[in-house]
Amino acid sequence: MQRRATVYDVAAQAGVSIATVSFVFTQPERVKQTTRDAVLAAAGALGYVPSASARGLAKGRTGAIGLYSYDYLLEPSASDVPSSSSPVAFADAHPRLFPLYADEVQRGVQLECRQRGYAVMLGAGRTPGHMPSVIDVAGRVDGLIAFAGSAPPDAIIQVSKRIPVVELGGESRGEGIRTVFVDNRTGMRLLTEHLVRDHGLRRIVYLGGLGTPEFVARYEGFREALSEAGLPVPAPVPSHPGDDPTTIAAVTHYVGTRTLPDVFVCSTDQEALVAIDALTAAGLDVPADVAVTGFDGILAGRLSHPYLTTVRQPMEEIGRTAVRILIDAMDQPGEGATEHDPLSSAFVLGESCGCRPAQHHVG
Amino acid sequence: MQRRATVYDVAAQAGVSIATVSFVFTQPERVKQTTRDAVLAAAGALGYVPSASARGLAKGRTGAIGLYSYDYLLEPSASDVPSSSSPVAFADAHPRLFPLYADEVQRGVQLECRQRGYAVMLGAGRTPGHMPSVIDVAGRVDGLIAFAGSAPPDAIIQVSKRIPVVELGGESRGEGIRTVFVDNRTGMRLLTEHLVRDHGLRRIVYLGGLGTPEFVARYEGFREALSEAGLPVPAPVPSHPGDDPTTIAAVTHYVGTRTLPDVFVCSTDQEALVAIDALTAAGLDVPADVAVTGFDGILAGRLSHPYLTTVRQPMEEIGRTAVRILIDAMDQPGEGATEHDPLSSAFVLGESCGCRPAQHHVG
DNA sequence: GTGCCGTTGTTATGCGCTTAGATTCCGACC
DNA sequence: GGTCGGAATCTAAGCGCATAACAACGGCAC
Repeated sequence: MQRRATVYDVAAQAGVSIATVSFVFTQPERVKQTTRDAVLAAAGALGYVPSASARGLAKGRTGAIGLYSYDYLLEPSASDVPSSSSPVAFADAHPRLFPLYADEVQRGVQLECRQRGYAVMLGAGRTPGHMPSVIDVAGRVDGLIAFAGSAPPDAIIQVSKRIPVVELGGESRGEGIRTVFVDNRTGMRLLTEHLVRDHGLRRIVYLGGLGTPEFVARYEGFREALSEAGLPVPAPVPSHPGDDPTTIAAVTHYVGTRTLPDVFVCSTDQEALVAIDALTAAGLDVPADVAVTGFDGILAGRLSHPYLTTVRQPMEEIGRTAVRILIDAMDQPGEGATEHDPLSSAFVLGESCGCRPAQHHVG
Repeated sequence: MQRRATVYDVAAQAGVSIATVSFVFTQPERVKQTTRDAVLAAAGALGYVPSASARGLAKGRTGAIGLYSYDYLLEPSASDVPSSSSPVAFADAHPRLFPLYADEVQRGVQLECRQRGYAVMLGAGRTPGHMPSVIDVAGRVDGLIAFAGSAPPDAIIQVSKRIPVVELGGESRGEGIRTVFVDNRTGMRLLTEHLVRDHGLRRIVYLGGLGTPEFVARYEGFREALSEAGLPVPAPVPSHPGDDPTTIAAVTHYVGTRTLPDVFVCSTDQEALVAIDALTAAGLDVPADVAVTGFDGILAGRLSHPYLTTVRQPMEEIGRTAVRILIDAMDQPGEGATEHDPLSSAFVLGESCGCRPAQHHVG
């Protein structure tokens, strides 16, 4: 692996100028057939690979889109990693941990980018030095998609001064920060209505935070359903997806007292699955003793026993939509954020609410 | 969004030279505290985001690692996309299509890269122009991981002249092309032995290709087990993961004739799941009428009915190992490929081989 | 007052590519 | 034979940053 071949090397080898070499790769029709062949032959012989850095610098665009997501979704805690020594163990399978919401959204981003000819850049955490990681990613791309809360708000604003940004789960803040709208409210309202009306549940605990507009909308749907049913609306019990200890503590607090509710309505599937684990570990039966519901519709919910009642978000579509919005914004730098129809979520009946096993769409 | 701020703008604003601005971000200790603060303040005010293109060009390294994978794994065929109008439908959930082998490996790559401070670049297909897509990705990164067969072999060789390459499922070709070794043979041998010894199956069809060394090793394990049992070894019936029509045709060819085998041993889970579908559609019961086994251990196998008997590969670990090998190679350009201990695969007992439902590790 | 040294900044150059504009080539046509 | 015009190619000027080499400055011992 000697020094990397450059346009100069190819040009010399082919007996043309560097401009011609460049044209062969960017505007082939501008170059005569015979010349083109000579250049391509030289390029092949030298193992020439154009430098995207140089190209990006010269053109002012990189042709890549960045995706910045949560840290905790990526690094499983030590306790989740099974010992790989056991021959029966599922080596590195974390059905509870993968794929989660962000993974499925990411997939949508990848698909759409591939279709549109953009490369996808995923951020690396813990950047050495003083530069926050999101800034580092932003420097490499023509547009950035970021999950709300995954990066400091002021960093996002700083980035948005340079390139268009789509923040998932955030609110449209103008200033070049767009968002993808998903109707979380209706899904959670339907789910809550089901619990109240069809199961007659009354003592309800809402588990989850109000950290982003999405989470607020979920609680809002919950509140609506209870209000319309003439029931009191409990304040949310703080919990955070990925922060298992807090979730477990919040749940077990109710165990063994007179205060065990009829149902834990969780703001995410992740929290719901952890809650089910904690309740089961405490000797309770879900849903016989207490029901649990989630939100997101991740695959792990379908693998769980009981099968999780939840609200499914169109995760892949969220990712695809984000890319479309972003590319639109990149193409028309001046334009303000164009609104789009909110994507809809779907109430998914499982068993964890107390319904009987049914013909679930498995496989 | 006016013109993007550069070092020059920041320098002017802070009243220093561009070198000083650069030092603040790359060698902070070389700059006096007060100057540093002034520069950072100016950078923040201007929304300065360093250009990775310029940085990469100047330094000769980009700080990113590329991952190039199959196309067919990413774009589901139209028939797999459920109509999103139905409120009950799982919107965009493709449990049969996601996550597959490549997705889980990708996850390992992401995790390891994040840990080591590298950004991950995913290739976009259909690059406009004459340059194969993999070359485009290669130009953006310091090292490339590619699935064997995902790109033209000569393109891989060309890339390897410029940057280190790890090819997954390929063979170590020297020339800067490394690979990750996984013991596929033993897993397939154990699985085949189980079919022959514990289920007494004799009429066996092996479904799959021999396109890469990995697939050869699988067939080899299959062959070994049969030979040791004194049974004849059938030639593989060609099939390719992702090419469903071929797989379906290969399977249905045996249906309705006297030639229906006892078991279809498939070279991947994907093919096995498709085979099960085809057999079920033909009115047969799996495993009562005919058994089916897979290879890989993807999540979809656990969601299927019957639960798939397979061999699980340490997919996440494969990704992580690939990154480690790659970074080693990038750090010591001269060194040859350092061998590593092969990763082991694990035989996973499911129901599709004819075993009774057991306490599977679900959830 | 002079010479030395460590600290803090600056100047100047080049990384490999794109592209506007200049130049050359070549055949058609007067 | 000379001229013109388009096609083909080249020349040259950056793109934004890192960094080697160098300059300015102050403190300090003599």
